[in-house]
Amino acid sequence: MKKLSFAEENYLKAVYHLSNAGETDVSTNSIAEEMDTKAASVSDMLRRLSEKEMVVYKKYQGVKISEIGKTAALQVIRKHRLWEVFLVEKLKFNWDQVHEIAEQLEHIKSPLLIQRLDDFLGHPKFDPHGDPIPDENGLFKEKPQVPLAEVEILGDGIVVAVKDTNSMFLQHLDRIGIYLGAKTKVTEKVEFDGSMEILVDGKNKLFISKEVAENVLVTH
Amino acid sequence: MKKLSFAEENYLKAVYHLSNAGETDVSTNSIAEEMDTKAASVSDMLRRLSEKEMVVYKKYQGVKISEIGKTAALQVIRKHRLWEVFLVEKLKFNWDQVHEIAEQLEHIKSPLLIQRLDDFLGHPKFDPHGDPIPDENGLFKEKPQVPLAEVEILGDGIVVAVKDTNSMFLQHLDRIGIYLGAKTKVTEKVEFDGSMEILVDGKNKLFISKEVAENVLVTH
DNA sequence: AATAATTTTTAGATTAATCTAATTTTATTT
DNA sequence: AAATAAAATTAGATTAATCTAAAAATTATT
Repeated sequence: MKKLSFAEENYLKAVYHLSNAGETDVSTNSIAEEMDTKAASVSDMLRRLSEKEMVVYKKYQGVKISEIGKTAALQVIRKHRLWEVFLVEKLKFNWDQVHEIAEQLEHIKSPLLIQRLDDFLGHPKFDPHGDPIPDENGLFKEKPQVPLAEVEILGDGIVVAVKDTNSMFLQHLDRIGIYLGAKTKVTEKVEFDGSMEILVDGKNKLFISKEVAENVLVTH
Repeated sequence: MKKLSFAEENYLKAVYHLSNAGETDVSTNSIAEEMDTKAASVSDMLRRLSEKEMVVYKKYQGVKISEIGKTAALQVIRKHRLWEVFLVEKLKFNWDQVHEIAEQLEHIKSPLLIQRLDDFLGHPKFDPHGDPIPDENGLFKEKPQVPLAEVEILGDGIVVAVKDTNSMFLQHLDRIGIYLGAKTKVTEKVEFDGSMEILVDGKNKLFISKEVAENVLVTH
């Protein structure tokens, strides 16, 4: 199994994510959109990834990620998330600043480096956005997580992840006082627009929009 | 000043080093040898670096690094050496294992990351091989350093750097008990083959070859 | 100073990754 | 089911980085 280029790793990651961890097939256009590139470039890359047996590709039928492709993608994801933990825990970055830097660091090739980094960080199981970190074999456990929007009235929860990780959204959460680990109770739900009132840590009353409620994930 | 590619950064670094920090002109062949590539590739790259005003290039006359080229090279060197400190101090790597990994990490682009890493490491002034770390402005101080081979008999010193940083050499030093910071006294010099006897830390008597004596640098 | 040797550059190919425009295949809608 | 729309692929270019082989410039040596 030869080394993958940065571009190949990025495409594989996109296929992995868009396919729900390899469950469903993925269309060329959806990859192009995700990666902000053109469909023609995607077709080309899929042909190459297919030659390397990283994906199973039938023309005009979309792709599925292969087993070795899944393993490769999970290792990149593992690296990305470990570096994010490093940036937040050790270098004092805010959780909304780490994604771009981790996008670069995830391509560094050195199994020993990642093993040592993992040791140094104390084998974290989740990244700063609550996403699980695969182990060396690609195994990980998801916390059962539900969008706040789907929690019934008076339901309790703990914020474990966010669905959308773009910077603006994360900054908004910081501003209103929602963070990973915060305890939530849904005190009112407005049918009409999907907004709701919640109590954070038993003391801060917040009104949140449908958009926020759908992108904040809690255990229940 | 546009962003440089990995390849461009590597060439710039080579020019910087081969020119003694920009003092002398550098030939195409010497760059090709240093970078393990062909002279034709070097000519090509020098043309491109020249267009970006990173070097001053006159055909058939070799190159000189420009001021902005020097600044760019020093930033890459700064990153390389800070990452080496991180790998040794925090991730418990041995000094002979860090070069290759730092060759990758030095190309990560994020000024904030490097600032934070520098803070995290406590603003180190020297890397694990004793080489000075330039600051954000490219400024650094060399320790006055002399090869052991040039120390007069009975002369004292402290090991501050090594000239050759290849893995085999560093492992040899580990094996015989020479490390950065070790105190040395030259107890005997053999004219005939350049070998010498030294006392390390006042207690370990060592015979070292000319090759070792020329590549271990001490302050005196 | 002419010739030989060395160094450097250019010319022409190749590979990876990308693009636009054209074509082909599949899906949708009268 | 034929026509239209949408999606995906191919064809042909482009750019960066590399190579080999040939040509040109510089340096060294009779």
